[in-house]
Amino acid sequence: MPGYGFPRKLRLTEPVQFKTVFNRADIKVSNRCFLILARRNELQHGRLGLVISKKNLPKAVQRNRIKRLLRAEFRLNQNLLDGLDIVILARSNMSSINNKTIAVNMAGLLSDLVRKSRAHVQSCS
RNA sequence: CGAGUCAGCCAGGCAACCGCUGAUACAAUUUCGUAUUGGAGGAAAGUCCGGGCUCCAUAGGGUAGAACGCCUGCUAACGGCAGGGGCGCGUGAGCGUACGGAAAGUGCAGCAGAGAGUAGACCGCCUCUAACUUUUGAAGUUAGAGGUAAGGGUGAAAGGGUGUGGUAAGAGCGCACCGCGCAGCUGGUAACAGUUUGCGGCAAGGUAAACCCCGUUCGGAGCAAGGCCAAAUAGGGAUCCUGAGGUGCGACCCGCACUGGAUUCGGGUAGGCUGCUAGAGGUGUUCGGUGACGAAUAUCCCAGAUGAAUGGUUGCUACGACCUUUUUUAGGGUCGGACAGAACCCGGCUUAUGGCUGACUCAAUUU
RNA sequence: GGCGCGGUGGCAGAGUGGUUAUGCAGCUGACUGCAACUCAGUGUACGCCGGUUCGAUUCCGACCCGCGCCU
Repeated sequence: MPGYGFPRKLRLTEPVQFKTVFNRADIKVSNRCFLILARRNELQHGRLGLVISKKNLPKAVQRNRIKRLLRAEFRLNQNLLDGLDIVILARSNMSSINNKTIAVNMAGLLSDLVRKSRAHVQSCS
């Protein structure tokens, strides 16, 4: 698995894919900024989907900013996340939080996620 | 230095690393690689107007409805813009202005007030009559009959203003001046302005962002328009309505086009391509015009995503604010950079918002 | 992205150019031994900013919210 790229095959692009993750989310991690749902897929790589609602972040600039930051975090940590379909949901009142805090938050959440997924794999096997 | 008015400009820069995406080329093959190159705004926003484009008939006629409304121009078009006029606001630079018609008709004006629309008599003023009081004449009080719009008071609004004559008291009732209306003349393309001209003699109150009248404009829907391909399925069953019918042109009638239509039962798909970015395009120069704008010419190609790209981290540096050093036209440190993200494309308007520059006005002070 | 509808007390819900009804809820009093029911009284509203008008919740314009429809 090379590098830190983020091509289209690493994204969830269809409603069916989102639905499977929502209906059978094996792993859940959250803090007061985000909620992460994840589930194992049959692929060699992870896939990312983002749910940033207009209700929680009314302005398009804010939504785009959050999405870019989340994609960057996924991109840089994707080697740890292979074989997982991940959906990240944003919670409200994110507009005042700056980029650095979000990065720190996400790093913590992703490490939690990795730990839980390993535990899940072991319990399954 | 302070308070303001108007106009214009910018939306920090460079580099490194990690990424996204369009186009082109080369490799390749099943969607991945390499190289080059492009990649948000002044408001991309609100969707308030106007157009292009697409379909409905090549968008036709009439009615209804809607919008607009000083004049002249600009424009593809506009409810926009430019120049000019009237009115209003401001000491001023300047700003605002839905600004046609109330002499075609209908309506409305609560409360207050005498009266609210072919005006009106509550108080007041005046005359006359009767009674009473005082009395030389005559005056006063009360009651009644009239006259009167000068004064008071009500109201958002009370049917010209000042003076003078006149009168019982008054009154455009007459006159002078001012104001007003109509006509003429002069200037101006026009709106309109001026007038030592003539006439009228004070009506024709307000409200048209009330109905309305006059003039001008407007067919409807919207790129989720529309077109193509693929996949799936049934060319299915039942009931009803009819041929002077039904459907479409999404208010109605005409007119035009098409030819069965509607309801229901059971079942299925909603994936891709295109539309899609070369345009009333940008930039520069010259010419015409007070200006909006137009013409000519040269040059450039300058976003095209679709769970939705245009970013993240770091360093240097410019700018601003604050703190500090005292080697003071300098050095060091900290913090900050607004509003906001294209979704078919343009022209405007409105709203949000950080800063810079220039011109001008007012006030105070200095020279 | 486009198109359309609405905003009136704590809640529902009429209305119109001239002091905004009504019901439920709340509070006070009466009735009761105490409550309920009932009766009487009471307070709180036209989303925000401008304009037209003597006067605007209503008419006009801009803004802010909320809701619906079209793939």
